Amino acid sequence: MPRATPPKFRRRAAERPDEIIAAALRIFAEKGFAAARLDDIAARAGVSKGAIYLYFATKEDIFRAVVEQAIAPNLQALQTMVTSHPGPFVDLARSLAAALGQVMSRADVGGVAKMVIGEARNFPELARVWHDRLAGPTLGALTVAIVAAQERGEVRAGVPRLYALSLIAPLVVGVIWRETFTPVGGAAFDLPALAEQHVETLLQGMSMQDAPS
Amino acid sequence: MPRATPPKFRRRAAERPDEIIAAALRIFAEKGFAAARLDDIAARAGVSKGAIYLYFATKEDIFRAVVEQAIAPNLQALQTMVTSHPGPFVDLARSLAAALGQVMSRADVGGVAKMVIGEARNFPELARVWHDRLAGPTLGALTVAIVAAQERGEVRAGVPRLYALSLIAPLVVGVIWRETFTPVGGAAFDLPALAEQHVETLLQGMSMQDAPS
Amino acid sequence: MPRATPPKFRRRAAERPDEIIAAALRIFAEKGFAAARLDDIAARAGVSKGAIYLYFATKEDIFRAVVEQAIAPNLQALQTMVTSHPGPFVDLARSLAAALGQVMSRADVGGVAKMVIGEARNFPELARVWHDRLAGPTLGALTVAIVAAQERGEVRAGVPRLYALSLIAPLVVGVIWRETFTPVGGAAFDLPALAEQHVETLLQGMSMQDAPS
Amino acid sequence: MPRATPPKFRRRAAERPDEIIAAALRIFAEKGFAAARLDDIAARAGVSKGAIYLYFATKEDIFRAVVEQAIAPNLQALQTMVTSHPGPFVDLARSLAAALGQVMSRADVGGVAKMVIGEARNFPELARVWHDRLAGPTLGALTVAIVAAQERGEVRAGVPRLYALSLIAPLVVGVIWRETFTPVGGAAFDLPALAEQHVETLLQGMSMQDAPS
DNA sequence: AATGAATGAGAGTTCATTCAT
DNA sequence: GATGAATGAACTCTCATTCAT
Repeated sequence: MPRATPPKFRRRAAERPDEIIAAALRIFAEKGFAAARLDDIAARAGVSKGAIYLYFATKEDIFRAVVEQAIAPNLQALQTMVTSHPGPFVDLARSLAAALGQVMSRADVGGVAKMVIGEARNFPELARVWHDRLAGPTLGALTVAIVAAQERGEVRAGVPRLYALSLIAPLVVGVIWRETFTPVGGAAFDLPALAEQHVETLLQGMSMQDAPS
Repeated sequence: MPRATPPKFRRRAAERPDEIIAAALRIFAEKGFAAARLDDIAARAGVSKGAIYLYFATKEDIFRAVVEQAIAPNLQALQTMVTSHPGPFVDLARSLAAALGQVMSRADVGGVAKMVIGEARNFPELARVWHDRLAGPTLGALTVAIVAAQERGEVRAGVPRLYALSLIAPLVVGVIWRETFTPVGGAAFDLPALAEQHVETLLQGMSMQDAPS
Repeated sequence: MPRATPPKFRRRAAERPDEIIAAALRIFAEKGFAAARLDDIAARAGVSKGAIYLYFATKEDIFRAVVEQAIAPNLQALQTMVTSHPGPFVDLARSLAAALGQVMSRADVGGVAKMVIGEARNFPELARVWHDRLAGPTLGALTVAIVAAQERGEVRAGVPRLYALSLIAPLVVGVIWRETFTPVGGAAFDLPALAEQHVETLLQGMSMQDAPS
Repeated sequence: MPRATPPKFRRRAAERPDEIIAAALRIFAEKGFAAARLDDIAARAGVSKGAIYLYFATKEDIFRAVVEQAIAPNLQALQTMVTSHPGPFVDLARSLAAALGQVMSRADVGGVAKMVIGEARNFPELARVWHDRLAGPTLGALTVAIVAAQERGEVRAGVPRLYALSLIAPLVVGVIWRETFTPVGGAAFDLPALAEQHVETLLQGMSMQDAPS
C-alpha cells in the first residue's frame, strides 16, 4: 500500500449544474433574487458567467431550480413520516418535533424559506410548488392525523388545522428569527430545545385526559 | 439643455411624504426592495418621479422610512400592554392573543414583515431596528411576565423565553402564510380564531393545576 | 446729531438682476457652466430659483450676461489707453503693464477668463464677443502702436503682432496660474512685479538703440 | 427582467482602453467634462456605453486617465531637456523655444490644457498632478538654469522665476488663443515663429553685455 | 413680484444575456 | 464545453424650467 493520498482529481462536468445551484442558493439566500448578481454566482461556483448559460436559460431558471431542489432532500421525508405513523398521536407529534428540530437546524433551509416568502409575489409558481408539494401536504397530513386522534378520543375538540399550525409554527419562527435577527445581535433560539418544550406543552394542552370539567 | 414642454401640475400637500410612504409600502411589499421601481412608487403615489426626491434622498431612504414608520402605529402598543398588565398571566395571554390577532389582520403588517425578513441581510440596520424596538422588547416583556407567573406558581417549569415564542409564533406564521400561500390558492387561516384556540390550548399546557402524575 | 447709524435699508428690486449676475459669476467661475446649479446661484444671490426666471429666460442667458458684462467695466479701458497714447512706445508699454497688472489682480477677471476659455466651444458667440470686442481690438491697437514705433525707429524689426502678444502673455498666464495652481499649493506670482520686470526686459530686447551689430 | 434582442458584436482588442481615452479626449476637449456625454464618447470610440465600464469605473475616472496620460508622452521630455542642458543659457532657451513651439502645435495639448484650467476647481487632484509633475518642475528647472546663468554673468539681475514665466508664457497664450478664438474667426498665431521671435527678443533683454548705462 | 413644489427629459451606471473565440 | 468581452435596456438620480399660490 504505497501512497495513501490519492491523486487529487478536480471536478469534471456533470456536477456543474449542482455546483451552480449550490452557489446560487448561497447568493440568493444572502441577497434575495433581484439583488443577486450572476457574476457573484459564477464566481462562487468557480465557473465563468457564460458557462451558467450552458445549463440554465435565465436567471429565473436558476432560481426555480434552487427552490425546487431544496424541497426534495430532507423536507419531503416529513410528510411521509406524518402519513405513515401508526401509533398514538403523542408519539407522532414527538417524532415530528424531533425531526423538524433537526431539519430546521440545517443551514440552508432558512435561506430558501426566506426566498420563497420574499419572492412569492414575483414567482407565484414557486410559491405554488412549495405550497402544493410541501407546506400544504405536510399540514394536511398532520391535520388528518389530528382528526383521527380526536376520533380516538386522544385530542380534545378544536379546529384540527389550527392545531396543526400551532404545532409547527414555533420552529418556523425560530428559523426565521435566526435568519433575520441573529446576524444583528438578536439572541438565538436552541431549536431542538424549543421543539421539545413546545410539543410537550402543546400536547399537554391538547390532551383529553386531564381536561377541566 | 432640457426641454420646454408644458407640464401639468397637481395638488399641493404637506402629507406628500406620507402619501409616498404609503405608496412605497404597497410596491415594496409586492415586489421587494430591489425589484420595486421608483416609477411605480411615483405612479401609485400620484406624483412624478422627481417629486419623490424632494422628500427622500435615495430609494433606500424611502425603504427605511417605510419600515421604521410601520413599527410605530399599532405594533408598539403591544409591548406596553404586556408590560403594564397586572393580573394573572392567563388574562395577559388572552388579551395579547386577541390584540395580536387583530393587529396581524391588518393588511400591511405582513407586507412589512416580509420585507424585513427578506432584506435583513441587505439592510441590517433595519433588522436591528425591528429587533431592538419591536421583536426583542415584546418577546422580552412576555418572558418577564412568564417568569413572574412561574414564581407565582401559575406556570409550570420550562424555559420562559421558549414559552414566549411558543405563544406568539402561530400568529406570525399565520400572517406569513397569508402573504405567501393565499395568493396562490392556499387556504387562509382565520387569524382571530387561530389566536384564541392556540392560546387556550397552550395555556392549558403551561398551567400548573393539572400537572401530570 | 442724534443717531449716526442710519436705519439699515435692505435692497429693493432693480438691483436684482445685477445681484444675480454677481452670484452667477461666482458660481460659474467655481464650477464651470454645466456643473453650476441654478439652486446654488439662487442661494448665493439670496433669491428663490423661480425669481431668476423673472429676469433671465434660461441658464444660458445668465451665462451670457455674466460674460458680456465682465467685459465692460475695467478691461475695455485698456484699449482706449492703448489707442489714445501719444508719447514714445516705452511709455505706453509701461502704462499698459502697470494697468494690466492692476486689472489682472482683480479677483473675478481670472474666473471669467477661465469660463470663456473653457466654454468657447459650447458658446462660440461668447468667444466671438470676447475676441471681437476685447482681445482682438486690444491686441490690434497694441500692434498698431508697435508698427508706428517701428516706423519711428524705436522698435527693431520683427512681426508686430507677435511682439504685442509677447508683451501681454505673461500677465495672462499669471492669472491663469493663480486660478489653476495656487489652490492646489502652487506658489503664486506677484503680478505687478511680474508686469514690471517683464515689460522692462522685453522693451530692452525690442529697443533699437543697443542692437548688436 | 431584461431583453432578448440580438446584439451585434464588434472587434476585440487590448487597445480598447487607449481607444476610449483617445475618444474621450476629443469629446472632453470639445465639450468640457460636465457637458460631455458618455454616449458620445462611446460612439466616437466605436463601442457601446456599457463597454466603457469594463475599463473605467466612472466618468471621472476616464477624465483622470485622459489628463494623466496626456502628461507623459511629449511634455515630460521638456523638463529633462531643461535639466540636462549644459551649455550657455542662450542655447538652452533656444532649444526650449523650438521644442515648445513644436509640442504646442500638437492638436491635443491645447485641449487638455483647457480642461485642466477649466476643471481645476472640480478636480483639484488633477490640477495638482499637472502642477507637481509638469508645470512646477518645468518652471523650476528653468528657474534654476537662470540662476546659474546669472551667477555666470550671462543674465542680468531680476527675479529668476519671473524670467522663467516671461520666457514660456507667450506660447501658452498662443495655444489658448488657438483653442479659444481661432474657431470663431480670430487670426491664428504661427507658434514656431512666435517662439523664435519671442525668445530672441527676451534673451536680448535679459542679456548682460549690452546693459544700459 | 416672488416663491418653491412639482415636473420630466436626460445622464451615469448596472447587469442579464449573447457570441466570437 | 467554456470563456469573458461586449451589448443595450432599464433604473436611479439630477436639475433646468414651470406655474399655482
